[in-house]
Amino acid sequence: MLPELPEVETVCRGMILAMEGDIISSVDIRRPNLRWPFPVKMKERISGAKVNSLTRRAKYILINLSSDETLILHLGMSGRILIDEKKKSILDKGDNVFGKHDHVTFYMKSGTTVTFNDPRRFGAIDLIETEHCDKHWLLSKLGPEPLGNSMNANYLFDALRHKTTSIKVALLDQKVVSGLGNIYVCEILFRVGISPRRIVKNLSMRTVSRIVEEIRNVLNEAILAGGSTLRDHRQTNGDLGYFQHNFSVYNREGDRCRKEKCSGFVIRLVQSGRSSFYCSKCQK
DNA sequence: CCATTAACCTGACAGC
DNA sequence: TGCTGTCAGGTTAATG
Repeated sequence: MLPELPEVETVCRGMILAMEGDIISSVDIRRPNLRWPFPVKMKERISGAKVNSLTRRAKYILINLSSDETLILHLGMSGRILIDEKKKSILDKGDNVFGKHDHVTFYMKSGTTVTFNDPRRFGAIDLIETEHCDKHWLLSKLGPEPLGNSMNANYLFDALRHKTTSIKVALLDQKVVSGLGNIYVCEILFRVGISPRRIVKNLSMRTVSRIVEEIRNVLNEAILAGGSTLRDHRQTNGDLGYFQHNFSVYNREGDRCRKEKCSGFVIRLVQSGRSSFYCSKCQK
């Protein structure tokens, strides 16, 4: 399970089933930090609180607690949420069921365990007064949600009109649009039929409209695919989510272009240290 | 302002 | 088998 927006959305839906309305009876914290140190007295501040609601902002998971604080989770590059009802009973017998990278476990009153697993530890956990959540340093500079109403052709055209960066880099910039990652930006540009190298200030309103349209299409399709694998919350495990079999260009360097009647091949180029995959024949 | 690079980490995989 | 090098879905900080 690797976290771009559709995957985070799917994880959120699983976590809602596992946590919303329930009480966090206890928390195990098995290391002092992920990307940054965990919030001070995290265990004490969370334990006993009820999960009032659970939402997503860009790639952040926001858990609103009855204590008027909100737990902010980010999965980084390799974070997963493992939800398991069986662990509790095994644990009661004294066996350790937790793996090397199971860093934090929330024990729900219902008996469900929710574990944050993250091998690379680029993930993050923070806790802030719900009232000030929008002003949190990780959230305050985020651009609009790509699936929200404020993300439209007029907004994006304005956001891009003075920039000299490439469209690939601009769409990955979380201040322009929040929540897009490397895979889906490659897929979006393939569908629009433009090169990842195109300089954004030269794009026509027509092209920007197409980009907005395909952002919506690609993300919605991926969320739908993820949702269909989410039969019940126990499915929020390592196999949930990623939809690689459907990629048109991502990770297909050297392979034939999948656009109808196109005889091109997928090539890879590096932009700002990230791989871009595209067809040089049908993406101009 | 913009663009690129390094950094944070571990694991998977290719090639020798 | 094991070593080495490369690469990875994200984001920030530093540098040019």
